[in-house]
Amino acid sequence: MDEVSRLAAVLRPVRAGNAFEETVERLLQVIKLGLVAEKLPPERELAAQLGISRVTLREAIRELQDAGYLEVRRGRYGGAFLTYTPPRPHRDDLRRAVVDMGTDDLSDALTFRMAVECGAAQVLATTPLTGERREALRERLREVNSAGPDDYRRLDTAFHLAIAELTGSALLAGACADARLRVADLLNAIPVLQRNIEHAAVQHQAIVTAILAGDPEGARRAVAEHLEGTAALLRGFLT
Amino acid sequence: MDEVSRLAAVLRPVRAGNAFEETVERLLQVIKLGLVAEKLPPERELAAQLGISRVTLREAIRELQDAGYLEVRRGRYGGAFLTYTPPRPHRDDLRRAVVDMGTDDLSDALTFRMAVECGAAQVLATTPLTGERREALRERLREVNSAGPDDYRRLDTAFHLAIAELTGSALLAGACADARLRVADLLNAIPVLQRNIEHAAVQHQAIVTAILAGDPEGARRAVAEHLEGTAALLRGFLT
DNA sequence: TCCTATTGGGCTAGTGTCAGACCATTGACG
DNA sequence: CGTCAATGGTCTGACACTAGCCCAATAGGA
Repeated sequence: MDEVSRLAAVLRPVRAGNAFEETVERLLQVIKLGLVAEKLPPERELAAQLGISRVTLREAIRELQDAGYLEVRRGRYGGAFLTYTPPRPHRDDLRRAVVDMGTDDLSDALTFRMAVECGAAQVLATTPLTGERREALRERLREVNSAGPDDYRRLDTAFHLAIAELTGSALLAGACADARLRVADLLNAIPVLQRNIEHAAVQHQAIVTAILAGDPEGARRAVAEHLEGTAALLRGFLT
Repeated sequence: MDEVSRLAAVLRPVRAGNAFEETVERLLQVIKLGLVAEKLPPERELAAQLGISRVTLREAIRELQDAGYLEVRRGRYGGAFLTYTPPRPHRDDLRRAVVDMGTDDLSDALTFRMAVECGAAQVLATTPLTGERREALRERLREVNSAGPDDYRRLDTAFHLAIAELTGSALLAGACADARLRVADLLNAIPVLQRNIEHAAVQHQAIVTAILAGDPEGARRAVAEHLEGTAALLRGFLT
């Protein structure tokens, strides 16, 4: 913990990679997390949102098209349509995903996720919520509870991100999205069992209850317990 | 909370600005936070750490030199020496800083900071700590407690960042550094009063005690209370 | 007193990225 | 059955950024 190590957190790379690579990564995450249902927004619009030129965006889309994630159609009512359906995980997919990621990165990501999601829940429980926002949270809960195995990951993600977004902090929402994205491949490799869904439903309910009751301690603890289950499972593969 | 708003957290700009601007920002933060004592690392080394070319780095350094933050000397044992001494805040500096930042950004930054710092403390309290790490945390506490008004902000920052860094998560450390940086200008505009230092010392002690005791609830609450004081002061200027 | 390692200063050729304009295609709708 | 608006496809000129190289200055040590 000398001067050098303290600097490491700030003197990190200014940019993660070139614009093209980062764009591919982003789009892949949007697709894998199921944040878009049918097709991507029009190129001009998407490029503006991502703060890049259309040329760069198109290179990224081309890459994803070649990789089989998208099918691009021209003309009015055209666009980049999703052709990706999350594969049913096989045995050993999870082990491979964990190994691919690397021990340090996995540990880092899990720690980060635990911190930001617990923090978000705590903050949200401290915030006075309008009736509209309370209802939005309940609605996300209902959705994930009524999800079938195919939709489960997507709606689970939406539920967790909703907590961060309802705090009204774009930075916090971004951090939670980032954390989730970093473990997305791992989560997708975990088979969705009915038993797990039911267990998660109880925990989700506890989180919402604590938040709506304005109980930051309870909200924090409920999220921690919820995430610890997954984290322990994944860490088990590190041995 | 429809599809569009859920996308907003992920479909944000891929890069914040051009490399030059981001670099100036980073260096300014390193300087203002007092993370380097005397001079910046050599250009070649620094450029590598920041992941940019020397040309771009030099433009940024040039900018900071013109603004009076640095003095660059050539030759062996040369380098970019710091000439910045944090100004004693005047009345109305704080109000101006708050207004400059804007209501939404301030609220966003404060929320973000609350979430990530509480999350980091909670995680650290959950982690089994080696004797070395426990000692490092105590050492940071001692340093900030023995700080004079001139060194206080710098050592206070070091203390808070140490909590995140000790979790071992680079992502979390980065997020906390980012959060701190976003409110740095505001904190620097708050006069450092002996009374406040003493009050903060009690809270810092409570944070460390809870972490070392392995009490995530207590650590989280102690950090929340500590940050709430500053946050309330700043929010007060929003009227 | 000179040598040399270390550091900033500067140049160039090549690549990445951008803004903006214009073209090509498509499907709904009058 | 033609029109037209929305969308992807392509091109160009400009600028940002990079890697790599060599020069210039400086201070300590032989």
